[in-house]
Amino acid sequence: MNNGAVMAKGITSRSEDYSQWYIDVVRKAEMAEHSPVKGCMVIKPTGYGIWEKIQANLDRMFKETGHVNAYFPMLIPESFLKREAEHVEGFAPECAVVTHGGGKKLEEPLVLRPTSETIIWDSYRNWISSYRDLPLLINQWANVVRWEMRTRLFLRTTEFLWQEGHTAHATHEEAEEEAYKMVHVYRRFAEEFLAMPVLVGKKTNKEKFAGALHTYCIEALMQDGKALQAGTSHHLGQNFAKAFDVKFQDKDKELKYVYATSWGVSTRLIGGMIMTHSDDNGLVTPPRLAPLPVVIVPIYRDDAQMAAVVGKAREMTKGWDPLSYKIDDRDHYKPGYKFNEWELKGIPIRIEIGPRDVENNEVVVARRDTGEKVTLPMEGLREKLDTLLDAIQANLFAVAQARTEANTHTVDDYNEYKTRIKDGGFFRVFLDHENPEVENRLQEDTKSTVRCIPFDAPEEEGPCMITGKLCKYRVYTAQSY
RNA sequence: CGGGGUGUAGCGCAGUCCGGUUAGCGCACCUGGUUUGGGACCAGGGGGCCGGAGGUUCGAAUCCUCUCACCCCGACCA
Repeated sequence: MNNGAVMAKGITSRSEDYSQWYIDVVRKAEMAEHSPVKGCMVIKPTGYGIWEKIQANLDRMFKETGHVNAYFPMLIPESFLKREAEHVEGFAPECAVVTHGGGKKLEEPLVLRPTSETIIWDSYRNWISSYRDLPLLINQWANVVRWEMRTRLFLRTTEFLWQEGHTAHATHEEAEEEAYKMVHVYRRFAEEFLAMPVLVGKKTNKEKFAGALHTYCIEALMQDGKALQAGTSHHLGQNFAKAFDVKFQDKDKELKYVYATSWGVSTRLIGGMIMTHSDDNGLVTPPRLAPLPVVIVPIYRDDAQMAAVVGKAREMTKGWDPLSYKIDDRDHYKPGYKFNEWELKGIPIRIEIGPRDVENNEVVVARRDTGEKVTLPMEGLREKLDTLLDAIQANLFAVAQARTEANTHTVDDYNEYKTRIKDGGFFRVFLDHENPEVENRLQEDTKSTVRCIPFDAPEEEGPCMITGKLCKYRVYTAQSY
C-alpha cells in the first residue's frame, strides 16, 4: 500500500486492489482496528454506532414477531458440546477452551461459546414440561468466539457480536414455520435497512449448520462478485431436544421431544454493508443505519462570520431531533477537510452553510451516494431532508440490485462455467447438489460452492452440468467470503 | 499447517548488504500567528530501551544464533 496504490485520500481504489480497499475503508472511516490478539478487533464508535442501529431495528422486528430477549452465559461445560454428535464435530476445531480458573486447573474445561444451543437447551429442559409452555421464543444478543484460521475485520473475526434466536415448538411444522419466518425477517431487514438485495433459500447439506436438519439463508453479492452469507436460520428438528432430554406432555397425554430452531446474524452484516455500498471515497452508509444522518459544515472567514453562520445553523435546526444531525463547529479544520472526513465516514447528507447562504436563507445540500449538490431554502428544510434520506436509501438498494442482476448469469456448460466463474457473480446452474461428491468436485475445480437453493426457483428441467443427471430447478453458485 | 513477506515514534517508511557522533523523513500531535465555499501556510516543539532473548565486538537498528508476533496467498468457517 505505497507508491501508486494509494489515492489522494489514502484509500486504494477498488479496481486496483479490492481487498486492500476494504481494509482502507474500515480503517479510514474509523470503524474498527486490529487488537493485540490475532483475529480480534476493536470496534470504534463509528462502527459500533452502526451495530447499535442494526440491533435496535432487528430487535424491534424480533419482538414484533413474538420473541423476547434473555441472556445465557459465555462459558459452557465442554461435555455439553459433545452431546450432539454432528454439532461437536462441526464446532470442536474452532473452540477456545478455558482450562484454568482462580489459579487452579479446572475439573472440567469450559468452552467459550461458539454458539449457544447446548447451554440454552440445558436450561430449556427445566423450562418446558407441557405443551402450554410452547412455543418458547427467545433471542439473545451476545458475543461468540470461533478460532478461525483466517480472519478479516467484520467479515470473519475470532470474537464477534451477534444475535441468536433459540425457539422450541411442539411440532415439526411449527418449527419449520418459525425457521422460514425468521429467514424472511432477515431478508426484509437486509433489503429495508442494509439496502442489500439478497437471495433467500436453503443451504445444501454440505453447507448446513452442524446439528441442523436444514439451514435457510440470505446470501448477497458484493461489489467484487463474491457472495456473502449474511444470515442463517436453522430447523434443528429434535436433535438438541434428544441430546438434552427436553420433553413435553402434549394434549394427547403423550411425552414428546420438542422441535427447535435457531437463527442469527452478526457484525458480518457491517462488512456486507461496506462491500455493497461504499466507494473509492470511503464508507457509504444507508440512511436508516446511519448513526448520524446529517452533518452541517459552517463556512466563514472570521470570528464574526463564524458566530453569524453557526448561530443561523443553530436557529435553523431548532426542533430537529438532536440525534439526527450535528453541527461541525470545530474551528481548527477547514471546510474542505471536513467535507472529505464526513465523506470517508459515510454520512448520508452534508449541509454547507456560509455567509452567502445566511443572507439568502438557503443552504447547500450534498448527498453521499451520488455526490450531487443542490441549493435548498431553509424554509421547510427538515422535511426535504427526510425525503432525501428516503431517496438515498431507495437509490442505494436500486443500484445494488441492478448490479446483482447484472452479475447473475445462467450457464449450462461446465467448461464455460469454469471460465466465467473467475470473473465473479452469481451463477444459475443445474447441479446435482444432493450428491456431495458433485459439490466437492465443484469446489475443487472452481473454488465456488452452492450458495443457495432459492425458495422461488422456477420449475425448470435440465442436466446437471457436471454429471448430466436431470435436475428440476437451478441453484445459485458463487465464490464466496 | 504449508508457501511468501514484514517488524525502527500513533500511522506510513528510509537506514541494515558494507558496524562508528546525539537514529532520520512524511503524515498525525502540541504552541503561536496568518487562514477558512473541496484535505491551508509559516515558525517553534514533544514523542523511539530500532519486536524479544542471547552472543560477537572497543562499539550493534546494522553481523551470528534462537525466539515471538503480525500481514498476504492456499486448506476450515457466520
